[in-house]
Amino acid sequence: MTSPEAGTRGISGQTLATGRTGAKRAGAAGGTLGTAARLRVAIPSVADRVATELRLQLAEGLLLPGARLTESTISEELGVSRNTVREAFAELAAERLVVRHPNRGVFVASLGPGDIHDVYTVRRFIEVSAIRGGGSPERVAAVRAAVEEGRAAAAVDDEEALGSANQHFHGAIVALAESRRLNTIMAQVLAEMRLFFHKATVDAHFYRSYLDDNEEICKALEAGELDRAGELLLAYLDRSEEKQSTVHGD
Amino acid sequence: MTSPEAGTRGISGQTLATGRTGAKRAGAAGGTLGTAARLRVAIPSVADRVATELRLQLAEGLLLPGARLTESTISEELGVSRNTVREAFAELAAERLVVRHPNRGVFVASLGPGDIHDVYTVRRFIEVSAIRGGGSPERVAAVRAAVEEGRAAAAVDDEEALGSANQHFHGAIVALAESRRLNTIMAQVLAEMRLFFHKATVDAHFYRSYLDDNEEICKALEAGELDRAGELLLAYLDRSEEKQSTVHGD
DNA sequence: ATCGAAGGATTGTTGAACAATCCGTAGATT
DNA sequence: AATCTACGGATTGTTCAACAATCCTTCGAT
Repeated sequence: MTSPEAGTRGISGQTLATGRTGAKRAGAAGGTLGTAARLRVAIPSVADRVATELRLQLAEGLLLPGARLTESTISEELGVSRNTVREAFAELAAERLVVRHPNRGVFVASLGPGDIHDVYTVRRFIEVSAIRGGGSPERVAAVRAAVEEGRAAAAVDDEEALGSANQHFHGAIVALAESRRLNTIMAQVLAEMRLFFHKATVDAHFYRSYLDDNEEICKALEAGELDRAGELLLAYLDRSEEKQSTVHGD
Repeated sequence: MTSPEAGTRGISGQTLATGRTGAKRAGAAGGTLGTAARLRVAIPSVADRVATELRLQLAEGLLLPGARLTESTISEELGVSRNTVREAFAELAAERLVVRHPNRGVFVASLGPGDIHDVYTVRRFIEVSAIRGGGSPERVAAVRAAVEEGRAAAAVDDEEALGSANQHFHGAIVALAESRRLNTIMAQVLAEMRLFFHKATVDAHFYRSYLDDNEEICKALEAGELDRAGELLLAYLDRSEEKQSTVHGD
């Protein structure tokens, strides 16, 4: 409470606080905006930004599964009130990224063996259905782009980028369906997966192997051989699940 | 605003407040619970209970799409603080049941034509995949039970129960997959659908017609003709979407 | 070594406060 | 009349301070 900038975990250093607090700033209501159309892009609330910040830290592996998130700590580090942090927690909990243990605190979600299988079940359902439905040329091109992105990452031996590219690939497959809800669901599932990716990185060997898988799946998609693409994808998911299960879980 | 029990919307009348407020109750820390195993079922927080209450009112059609949810009103009606209501809102917003308009308030979500299509897209992906994967005899029995539930409702001309039974039927289909996440996703999607069911009830004629559809789908499932069950289900979903689109939508 | 009480830390929840923003309305302008 | 605009009330967004309940750790007693 003495010096605000003393963050112990790796926060940007800057505070997230707005200028709307309880007793600062002399009022100076200025320009009217005229009768223009309603603002289309609203600035997100502080709670949303806290949630986003945490989501980022989760994705980056700065916050590992099982880690405890103390309200007061985050509140101080980000320069926001505890209540606001709580609102952000409610968001993240709804996304399964954190877990609430009543009266004990919130913790970064950690996936057990059952969860890994569950996540892959969701992916099998959604991704395979999506690819079998095909998509517009633009969407297919996006899948192709993700394949190339992976290649490029492999060329410079960037593990991190390789993982991202793979996620983009699978995200692009779901995006074929042009469904806002499915995209959201997939984004959440991928976020969950990133969580345990950071616990133990799968060996580079395996990462390379699915570059070829992706290429083949993409080729089938481009050729309009949707059923075959679906089967290839399904086989990949099964293999991937097995790999992840043996690396993590018991 | 004068008398607390004067709820204008149909709340239960009872308050949701706990006994943990700011300045009541003389401390009397009593019995120790021994070194028993950690409590397995924790009582949900007030925020969760507010969210549940609102979810219920949403499902019952007490709160129609587009309706505004004022923080202070709900806060008073339920006897909880505004901050707690806000936490509940964060939960519901993450579930898409309400929408936040920054600085304007939260409103009951209302699905436009695009949303209806989107919801059905999700259902087609998940339900069809689920039924094509089959399930344990118990799970199949649950599907059968939902069919009979619908029949019973039709026998006594209970529209409301008929709708519920149909939702149970489709929920049971997804449950075949034994996936916690898919069940949650499906539950959320069904909750979204309940939202606009209350806007305009589809004619009873149509409701009856899908009793037979369900029966046929269930029979195919029981017979292990999974592909056929999938096709029947898909056809049903397409028809249902078209029906809903013409009734609602533009 | 085990048990249980004492203490400190943290969560859960409240109430009050206030800036910013929105919205309806009434008065001023063209 | 049709606006534009300034004013004011209502509501949201956010903070702060307070405190009961609960959890966790430590420490002393049996």
